[in-house]
Amino acid sequence: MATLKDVARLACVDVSTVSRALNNNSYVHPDTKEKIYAAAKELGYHPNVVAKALRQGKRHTIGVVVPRLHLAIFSEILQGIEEEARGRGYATLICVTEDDAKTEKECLNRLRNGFVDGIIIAPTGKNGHLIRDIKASGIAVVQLVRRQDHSISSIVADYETCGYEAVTYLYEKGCREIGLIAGAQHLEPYKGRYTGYRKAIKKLGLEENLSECNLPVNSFEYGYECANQLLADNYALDAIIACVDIQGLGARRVLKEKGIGCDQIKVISLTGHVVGGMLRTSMTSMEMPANEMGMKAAAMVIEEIETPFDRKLSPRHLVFSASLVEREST
Amino acid sequence: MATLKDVARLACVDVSTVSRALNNNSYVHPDTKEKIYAAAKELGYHPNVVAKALRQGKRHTIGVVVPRLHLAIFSEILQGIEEEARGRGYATLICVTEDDAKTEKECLNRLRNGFVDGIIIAPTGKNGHLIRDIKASGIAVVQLVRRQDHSISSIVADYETCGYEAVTYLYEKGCREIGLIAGAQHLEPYKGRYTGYRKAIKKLGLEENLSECNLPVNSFEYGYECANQLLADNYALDAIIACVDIQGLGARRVLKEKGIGCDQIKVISLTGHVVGGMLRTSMTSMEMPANEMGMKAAAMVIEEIETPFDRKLSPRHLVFSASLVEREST
DNA sequence: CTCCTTTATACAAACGATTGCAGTTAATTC
DNA sequence: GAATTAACTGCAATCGTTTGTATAAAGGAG
Repeated sequence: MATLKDVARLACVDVSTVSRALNNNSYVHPDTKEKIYAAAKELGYHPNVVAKALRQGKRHTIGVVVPRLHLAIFSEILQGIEEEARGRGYATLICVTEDDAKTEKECLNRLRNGFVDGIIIAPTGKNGHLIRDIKASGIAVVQLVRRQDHSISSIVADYETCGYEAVTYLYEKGCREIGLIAGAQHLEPYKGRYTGYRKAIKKLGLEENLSECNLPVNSFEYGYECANQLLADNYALDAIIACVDIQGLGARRVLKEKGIGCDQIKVISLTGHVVGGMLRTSMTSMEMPANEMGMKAAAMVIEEIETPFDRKLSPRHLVFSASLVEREST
Repeated sequence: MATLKDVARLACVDVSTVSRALNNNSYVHPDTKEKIYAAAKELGYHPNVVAKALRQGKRHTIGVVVPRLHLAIFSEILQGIEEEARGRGYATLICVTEDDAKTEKECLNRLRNGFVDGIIIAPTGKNGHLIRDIKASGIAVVQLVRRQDHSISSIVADYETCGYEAVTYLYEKGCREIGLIAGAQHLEPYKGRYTGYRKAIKKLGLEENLSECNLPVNSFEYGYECANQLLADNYALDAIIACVDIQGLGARRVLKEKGIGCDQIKVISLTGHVVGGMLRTSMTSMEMPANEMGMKAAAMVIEEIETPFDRKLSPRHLVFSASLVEREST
């Protein structure tokens, strides 16, 4: 790899002149510039971003910490983040936590060590202190999908309304015994959905039907198990609300096995996404604008990075609303 | 951010001693070590990886360049890559090209500038020269899913067998007029599938039924349009092979609209993935071990990175085989 | 006691860029 | 013609590490 020094030697000037010529930020004689460009081209010179980052204290890189990519909305969000970041000259580093607090901690600790200027995180909810610490150390942080800490900027969807509207919609469809596949009720984003569900149920004068189990929340099996529970607990059940698509699919598997159709029990998922609609089993769902949320998150974290220290921004909280997309399952 | 210097000052020793103490790689008196650890802890010292990377010429980072994440096998592959890389102490940088040659070029040029030690790429097929250039400049490169250049290591699935087996399977199911949603026949990985299809058709003494159109290959619409073509071209059509799931879904939409069931025309996709099975519309597909392929790719690129210059590895080519998973669409 | 090895520390030079400062011309102004 | 300014270039410090070399004290062997 050719360095500035090599170019300088070939062009018979000082490295500082080469730097100025290539960055176009100070007086350099046109002839000299010409010579330098030629030398750089001949050597196939490419600036070393690591050296640049060290000197300037800016790595132009953001880190993204998510629980998973596959089978989840995060792959779409990540694509939005990457697109926006790249457009603004930032690189995107990805870390997958599997919703494991220890892995998350490990990832965050590595990111803080000069890896990135900013972090976008969908927190597990168990490293709040560490995240605040990192934020305090001067690294911009934005929470995504899950808001753990109000002192840190966030981008989320309106889960409560999401849950509320799902119930209302089912009610209008004639359902009166509406079950929720709950679980992780103390944690965002599940908490909000649960609250919305309760409010709507109460308002409409219905009874709550809840279920949870010990399996991993974000799984097909969780949906399968909980749906079975709901059916066992209430013979009159006529609708099931799943927090995420994959649970909904587990629930539908149960219905299918028992030969129960959509006319008897409807299923709705609270986290689908627009483009995913055509790919997934045709399930009614509340969809959030994942790509847009990702882009916005990147824009927000970069804005915080580039804001000078003297006028620190106060945390901002952006809430996107999900929209109901009706499909065959209801 | 506290630096080595700060720690050194507090512990009243030289920075070099601090470095050696923290890296445990030379003689440091136990008492001194104690003092240094205490000082580092007090200051909340974290080593600056950028400085370390500059000095050591190793960034411990790999770059991943893929056409897309959402609605594609790449999200699962990426998760495999990240897991393996993290386990080996490497960070993962992600770039999404949207299968656009210009974007790919831009990404590669940024990655080469000292960003990463190695690159895993599913190439668009249009920047072969640049990729060889990068490889020649000392950055390890591994091709993934699509093999463009035999002089560079690769990890792919056996697409030809994939296509061959799909035809054979359908034949055994009684199908005699088997259509292929083709397109991009000159490019891997489509090329291999096409070849496999042809070989099987020939061997079985059947006729080829091909279709292609001008839409983006990797889309629902492409599948929709081509399926319509196939139906128009051959009234006796009894099976459709799609290269990827999303095309298959487009094809199934057509059949659904026309009221044609699986008993009349079967549909099979040549790129599904194991875990995806339960999430997707229940479509028979050839599935590749995406997660495993990702992990292997990461392992391979890291191995190339860590191999000393004097004994350069010759390119290795790993081929995974896909397995047929039967579902409702056939 | 001398010589050699082991242990322990500091000094200083890298890595590859950027950038403040100073110095040298050449052009402009009075 | 002297003073001022603008245009251009080089010197050297700096970012935060690692690491080769020098130095010094301590311990062991002969």
